[in-house]
Amino acid sequence: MKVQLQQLLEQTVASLKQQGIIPADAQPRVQVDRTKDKSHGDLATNLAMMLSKAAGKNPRELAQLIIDNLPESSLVTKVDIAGPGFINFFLNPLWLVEQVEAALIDPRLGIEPIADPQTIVVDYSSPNLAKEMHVGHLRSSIIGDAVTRTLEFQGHKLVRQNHVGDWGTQFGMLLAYMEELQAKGQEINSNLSNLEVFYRAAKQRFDESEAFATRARNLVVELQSGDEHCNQLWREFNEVSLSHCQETYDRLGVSLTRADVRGESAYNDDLNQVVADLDQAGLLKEDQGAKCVFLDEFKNKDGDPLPVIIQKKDGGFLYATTDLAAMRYRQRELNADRVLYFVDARQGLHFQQVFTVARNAGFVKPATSLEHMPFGTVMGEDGKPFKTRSGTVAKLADLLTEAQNRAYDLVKSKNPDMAEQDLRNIADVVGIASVKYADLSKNRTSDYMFSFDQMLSFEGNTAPYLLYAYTRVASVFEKAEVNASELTGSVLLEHEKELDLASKLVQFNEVITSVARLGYPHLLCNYLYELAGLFSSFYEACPILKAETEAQKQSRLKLAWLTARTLKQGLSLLGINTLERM
RNA sequence: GCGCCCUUAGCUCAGCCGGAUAGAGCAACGGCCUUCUAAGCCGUAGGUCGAAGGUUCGAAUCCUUCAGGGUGCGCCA
Repeated sequence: MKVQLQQLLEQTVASLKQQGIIPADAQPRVQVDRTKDKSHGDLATNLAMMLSKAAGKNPRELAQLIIDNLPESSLVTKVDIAGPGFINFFLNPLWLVEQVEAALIDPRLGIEPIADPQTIVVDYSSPNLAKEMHVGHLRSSIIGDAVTRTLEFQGHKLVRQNHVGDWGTQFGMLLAYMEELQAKGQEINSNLSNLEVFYRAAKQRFDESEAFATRARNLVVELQSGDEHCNQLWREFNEVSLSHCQETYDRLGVSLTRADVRGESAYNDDLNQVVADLDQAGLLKEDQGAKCVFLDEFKNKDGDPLPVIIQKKDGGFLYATTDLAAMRYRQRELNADRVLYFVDARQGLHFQQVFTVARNAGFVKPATSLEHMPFGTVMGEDGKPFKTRSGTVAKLADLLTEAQNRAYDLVKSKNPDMAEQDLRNIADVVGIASVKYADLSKNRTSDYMFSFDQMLSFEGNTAPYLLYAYTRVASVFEKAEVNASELTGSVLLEHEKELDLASKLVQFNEVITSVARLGYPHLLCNYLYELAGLFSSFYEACPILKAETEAQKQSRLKLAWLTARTLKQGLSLLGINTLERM
């Protein structure tokens, strides 16, 4: 509804320009805000105050002219001038009814597919295969996934890229340890079942034995030079580690698959070409034996231009090189219009640098948008980066199990007589949803405090609150013994709570647009929480099955139904499943 | 030293391309289950928006300075 009003005001501005009331070169950003106070109507604009100076009129006088020139529309019933020159708009309930009815009969809830779809490459999750996924991977995986799903729903073409860390020096250590186990006749697969343990054991051998360490370093060289034995071990290791990741994705409801994996190693063959291209472009300089690109935009400690090291003096490559190769690939092969990186905020400088290099080298077209979507660190309750009591980083799988167990206890206490299987299913969904929602509902860019108790409190602004609202609708329909498709009559917005609910329902598309543009899933969380809240109030204040008239009952069932579908769709964009019962 | 980010209620967080009395949740206190699931609803209380200047009709929001915290800055990723 904001958008519609904005369009009306744009027309008004054009008309006022024609009449010479405001200068033709004025380019006001037409801003429409939702009001906080009902006495100010539903929507307001400050347009008159913005333009008053340019028009040489006092704001209230100009406001009147704006109102006089506003095109006819069924959107609003009343327009007022208030305070210093605000224009307040009162929404026409009949217009709301139309919107609600239209959304009800549309599988996409009234949200049109986007007119100009883009190819959007999303780089997210990207764990290091040397270790098991831990809490640190949670944010990238689920925030990236939520934004990906939202963009996909809008109608864009999404290419997921799981840029896993499957290359680098630490693999020498791991391969050496695999060799050692093999020599002892041990089953490697079972040893790899717990990657954390495996990694620590390999590290220990590396630290305690010089011979082992030497072997590890040699294996890195052999691996990079394409030695078949080495590559065999390496593939075996990655296979196991990737299947661990996939288990976690499936459990978490992250939409990544094996087909989306394109790890660092996939760019090995491109690295020399990247160096050659940079050299060709005249960007490369040798410094202290390393090949670097110096960027005047960035300074180091001494105020000198900051280098991006492309190739080490020993000939090895660094992650900047791989990232550049990936950008080149994403432009040339994937034809990206937009590339999003859901990566820790601490890598901000790195991305600023490689984005700049990639542009200077022509790896990406000027029109292609490269966007680092940073997120903050997950902190423990002591305010330091999250660790377990033993000081190690918490395994993601253990975290999820803990969440599901806590949810199970709660579900059981609420439903003592429920069948075990059902309890388990509900608890699993609630547990996962809680963990995801706790993260998604916070502003991506800030660090946040990880707390089991808050994440799994199941009260207030949490996933269970939203799921609960959804099950209430499901329950009503079960009791009513009607199908949504059988509902008759038109929506009636008589009660204040009905109006509020309808008004919120109609705002769904605005939120999706914002999430898609900015990559902030918490905006959708906020919206869904407000929607569920308004529904809960409506549910208390407006009896559905015991409504006063049949027409009222039908209307309320429709409102409830659209609420449920909006919640389900919204949660689905967040990668969260709903339940019919809990 | 330089860059980026942060500082809002006791706690955890929204709000930040300026807008009308600063919002939630938790915790606290008081109501509401013979009526559609109380994982809920209704209400009370709680804030010099880190500090000081500035721009503006109007600043939590923009600019400057300062304080405190975080994070990053050449051969790890």
